Amino acid sequence: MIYKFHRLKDNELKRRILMQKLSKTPLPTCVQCSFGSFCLDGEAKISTVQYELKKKETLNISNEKFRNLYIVQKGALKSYEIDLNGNEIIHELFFKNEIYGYEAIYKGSYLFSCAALSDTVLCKVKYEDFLKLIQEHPRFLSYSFNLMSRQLNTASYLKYLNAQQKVAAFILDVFNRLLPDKKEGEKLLLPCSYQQIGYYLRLATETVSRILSQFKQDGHIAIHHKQVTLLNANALEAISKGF
Amino acid sequence: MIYKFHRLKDNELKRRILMQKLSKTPLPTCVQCSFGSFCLDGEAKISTVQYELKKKETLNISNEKFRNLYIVQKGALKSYEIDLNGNEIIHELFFKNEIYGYEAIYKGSYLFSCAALSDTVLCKVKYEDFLKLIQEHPRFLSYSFNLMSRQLNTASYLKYLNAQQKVAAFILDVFNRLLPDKKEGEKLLLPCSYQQIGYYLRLATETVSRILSQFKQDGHIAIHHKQVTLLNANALEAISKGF
DNA sequence: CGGCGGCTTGAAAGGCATCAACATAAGTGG
DNA sequence: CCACTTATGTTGATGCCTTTCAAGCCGCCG
Repeated sequence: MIYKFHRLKDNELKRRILMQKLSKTPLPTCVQCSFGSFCLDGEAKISTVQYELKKKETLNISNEKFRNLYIVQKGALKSYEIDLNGNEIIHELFFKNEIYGYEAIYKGSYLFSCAALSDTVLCKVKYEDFLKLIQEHPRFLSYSFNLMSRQLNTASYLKYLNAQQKVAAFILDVFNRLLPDKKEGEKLLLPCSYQQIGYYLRLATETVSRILSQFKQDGHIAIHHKQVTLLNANALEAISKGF
Repeated sequence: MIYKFHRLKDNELKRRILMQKLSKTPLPTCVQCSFGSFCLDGEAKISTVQYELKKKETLNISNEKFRNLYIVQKGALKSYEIDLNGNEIIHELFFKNEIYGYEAIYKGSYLFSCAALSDTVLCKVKYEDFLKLIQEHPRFLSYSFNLMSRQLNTASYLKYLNAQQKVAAFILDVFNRLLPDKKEGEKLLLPCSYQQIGYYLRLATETVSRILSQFKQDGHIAIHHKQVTLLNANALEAISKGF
């Protein structure tokens, strides 16, 4: 049995809460959620709250004390800050089944704000409950380490690649994370604008545009509005590795 | 009781093994080790092996299957690779009490090689034993998440800072990680050459030299050979944040 | 239909890398 | 312990990659 609580006037999020109280019929997002098999599983008495964030809505938890992890069940999140010069820095993107909050464990507080790149459903889990869940489900322990380990590798390429390599790596990364099964020939709607991609990759919008145009011209991708079709994953792979 | 095994002819490391068989008197490095309180604690039957790596010696585990975590008990490690153009990329540095191997969990194999920046003592722990240790010591669970969370934040500044900011952040980072208690006025021997710093920060050796010279000239640090004295941490902090 | 945000393309500026030459330190062997 | 060799650090000149600035285009939404 799962326990779902909500506060009608949630000061932290002030968002519509999807979950009905003490529901015994799991929501679709729970069934699909990679944590569902743990949450829905008999023993653990975990209180979770689901939130819906509309596109561009924010989770204002910057500087707040760390207490919860947020599982992305649908949509996409960015964690970001505005630096002293007023420029936006996107620190990380979080897609379906990825968890926001690990970075805050160490510091004890959330350092950055979060915003939804598209309509997004989040599941808030208390960190202490998360730990409890792990105690009760040994295989959840290694699953969690896997996720965290994955995040250690995510976007490490931003540290050492040049503009062209970054964009190639980004395209491949997005395809891998959003469509883990299929690859070549697959269509994908870019999760954010070129400007946002630039903030993430630390490139000017113009640079992102120029490079994507070139990839299109070279036949590595097809791109129309934000619909990207991966035509030649190997070529992008090669580019991202420096030929 | 702790169980310490070793294979006299270790094909993986071929290094001198410090640990005597089934020792009941813990080694000095174990007593100081941040994991000592768990390892040395009664119940857990953990097999660990200690290795000594001389400066510049490598842990050749690139492409090997992931099985072990390595706790740095003394010295410093770098994980690195040589890219297609023959340039070295340092992915991460690991100092005392930090753990090498988390990144490999997700991939199932070690992607990079490791080398000692100075004479280093490592403690090898089987991942499965590590998980077992966590099951038996609940407080070890949150401790491990803390370490991993810390690593998520480590060196994230390499993604978005310019040369001057990177060097300032690096100096502060090294002081924080090697001398967590004291700060200003403290001396520290840089753990590696300017070239290595450059490989890590993705800057040319010349750039590192120029910027450090400038910091010295501005009175933010004193530096002689590789002895760095932190004179004005606030100034460096400000520089790293872009004034 | 008009306005606005997002994308595109060109020209100029700037930051950092590269190349080169030299200085100094560290390591090696006699 | 010295002489030699090699590695590491310093400083200046030049060039390239990416940013910045500017202007125009396109698609979307009210």
